[in-house]
Amino acid sequence: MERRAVKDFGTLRITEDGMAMPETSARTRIQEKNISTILDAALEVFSGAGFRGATLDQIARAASLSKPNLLYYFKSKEAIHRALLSALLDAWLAPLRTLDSGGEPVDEIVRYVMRKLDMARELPRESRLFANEIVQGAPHILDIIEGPLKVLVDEKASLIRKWAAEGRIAEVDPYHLIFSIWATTQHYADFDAQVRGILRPERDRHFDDAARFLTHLYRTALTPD
Amino acid sequence: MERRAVKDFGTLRITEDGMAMPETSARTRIQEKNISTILDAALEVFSGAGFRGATLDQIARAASLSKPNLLYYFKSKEAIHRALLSALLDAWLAPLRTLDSGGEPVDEIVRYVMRKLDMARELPRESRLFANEIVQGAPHILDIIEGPLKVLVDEKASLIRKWAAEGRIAEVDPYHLIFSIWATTQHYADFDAQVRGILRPERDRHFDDAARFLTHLYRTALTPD
DNA sequence: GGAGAGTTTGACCAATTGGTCAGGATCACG
DNA sequence: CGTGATCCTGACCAATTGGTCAAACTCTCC
Repeated sequence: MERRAVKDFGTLRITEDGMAMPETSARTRIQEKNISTILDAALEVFSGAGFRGATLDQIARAASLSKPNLLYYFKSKEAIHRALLSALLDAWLAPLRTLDSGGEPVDEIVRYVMRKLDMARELPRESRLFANEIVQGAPHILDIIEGPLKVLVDEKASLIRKWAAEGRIAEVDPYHLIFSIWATTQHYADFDAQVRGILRPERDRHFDDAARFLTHLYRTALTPD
Repeated sequence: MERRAVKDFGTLRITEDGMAMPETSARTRIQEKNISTILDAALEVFSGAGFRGATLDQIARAASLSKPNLLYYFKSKEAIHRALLSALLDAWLAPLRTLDSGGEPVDEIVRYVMRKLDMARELPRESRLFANEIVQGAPHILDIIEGPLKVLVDEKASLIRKWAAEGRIAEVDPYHLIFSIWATTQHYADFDAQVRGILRPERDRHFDDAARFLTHLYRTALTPD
């Protein structure tokens, strides 16, 4: 008779997977602010140290909140991580979704490469968050990879295959084409330390050279004949 | 008068950076065996969990040794990690070293791509060890990246630039060419979980398709005109 | 301005983790 | 076969870490 079913003191309704949810329909201004502050701090820390390497204290410090206060909004470290991943996954895959059957195929694919490269420059933390997760076997998002992500990639692979069959791009394996685009673009975010160590670029100067190189690489490889 | 300068009980001389070294010139058979057992176990664990994510207990279990026994051979977790990295770095960079001015440039580069792809298949743990390290900012090997690695890459970049100037390969930025080769090949080791989640290949079947794709990609992009 | 919902915190806890140490077991070799 | 060097272990420790909780503070809205 002592403890109730679940946490029901305080006000935040904590969903089964630990996500913070408002009791009533809408979030408080304070909730709004703190939750996004926490997620931003968590992105900073998780992307730089991986799930296991990150500590709640680091996240709390980065968010300028106390540790118990973090756990008022998210019921566990895992819940923060899960919330981050699912909040960012859609944005991360958006460019691939826009790959469309309208327009010149080679241009369309090169445009996709450029968008991915822009994201590596603008959102390196997001890239490294996923990189950390996947290098270590994707323990938290394997179901998404094998489910919705696979579906999306299968769909776009069909489109690319169709283009090739129509002779509008060269005959290439669509899956490995997509992998190579992910690899070459995200490399500039994920392996930033190495790239900068070797190039010693001023600011982000090297991204322009990368864009030129990748444009050449994919344009020559994809143009038919 | 109690404690001597450094650890001098036991027999192993521990070098300043914690590497296990034999007191006299040669290693015991037991040392030989245990040190390599430890390094192999450590490779398994570090590559799967990153430095911070790995624990001495996991490594000890993987090596079938007690934790204090690990620390008899290496003075700390960091020492094991450092020993691993430096033992593997040379092997990891060997393929790039063999890129030579003799032979047909395009073939030479494609051959390099194939060797790197083979390594991703044969030595995925080594690849992930470095991937983990670099994604997190390369805290333990930044000096190597900015030193010897940069020197090696600068040297090979000159060679590639010379080939381009002579019209024997297309005009491409040599640094970004090298980065793209690292990215596309190591992708199959580092992002193995994602690749397999999407392709669901039998065994390593997909590596053949990757080889075909990458050969096409680099051959068309590098062949002059 | 007061009552209840919502927010924050210091103190605390149990588990994990990297690392130590004294002593015992075992090996190599004269 | 004995003795010193080498190898191994159980017990232990201090620090870190994820997480709890009761109490206090603050905001909102009547």
